[in-house]
Amino acid sequence: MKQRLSNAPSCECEEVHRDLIEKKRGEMPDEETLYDLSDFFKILGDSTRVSILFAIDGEPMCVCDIADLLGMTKSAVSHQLKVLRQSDLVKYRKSGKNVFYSLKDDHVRDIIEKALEHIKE
Amino acid sequence: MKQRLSNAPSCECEEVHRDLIEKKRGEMPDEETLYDLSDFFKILGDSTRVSILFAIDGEPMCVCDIADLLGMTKSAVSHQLKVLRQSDLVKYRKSGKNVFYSLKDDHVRDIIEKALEHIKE
DNA sequence: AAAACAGTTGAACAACTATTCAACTATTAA
DNA sequence: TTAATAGTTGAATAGTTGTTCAACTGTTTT
Repeated sequence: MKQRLSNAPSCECEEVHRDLIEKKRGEMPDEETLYDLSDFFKILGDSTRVSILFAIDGEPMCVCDIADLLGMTKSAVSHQLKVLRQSDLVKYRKSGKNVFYSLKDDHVRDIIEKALEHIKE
Repeated sequence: MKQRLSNAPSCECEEVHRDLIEKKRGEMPDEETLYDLSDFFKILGDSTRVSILFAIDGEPMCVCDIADLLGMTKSAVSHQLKVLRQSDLVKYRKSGKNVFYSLKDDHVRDIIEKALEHIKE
């Protein structure tokens, strides 16, 4: 776990712009929001997970097919699906021996779309 | 570096839904786009970097003040600013001994805003 | 010129994480 | 009930990454 701000080392600067810093401090989101936000982006910061999200967009897919599509083992895919489940980005439906995964909502799709626009300059 | 899909191990499944997989394969973004996308999210997937982006939003800030605001050393902040510079998310202006950083454009702000909405359910 | 300060940088270290492997559960087919 | 298949899981490992530390550059002040 990363060190929280509370017991972090302090800046060794001599002359800081006190007024600006205090103004900015008032405008910053609270610490927990910052961690939630970066944790959310951390989930999307892995090509396997992003690929899985694209794969299950539209029509749901079972683990086996996702693994085949991405050229990975079921185990590796299942581990990442667990991460996506825990962060509430996907839902699943069991059907016999298969488990079909799909996107939980459109929110994530929107964010990925916006990011796609961004990286295409 | 993460293993690319090309020489990745294949799924050990027996019965896969060939038609669905091929349809999905046609709809997937190309491999490079997937890596660019996850690399972009990786940048935002760190609370220090997200905090810096919030800090320099609106009015630019110098490294010293950012460090003081976040309770970190100048070195740690500078290292992360380098990452943000390299991924083209921030710009800077030198003024005497100080270097003032600011957001490069509004695109990133939009994405962060959308993500904020998402995590607040 | 020398001292002081803001900022940068490379190396090292510690913490984290994605994949592999093997073992496991659960469902279906024989 | 036995064999086969889909999926999950924990431990181990290899690769990645954020912070620290020390040394450095460049600018300003004395």
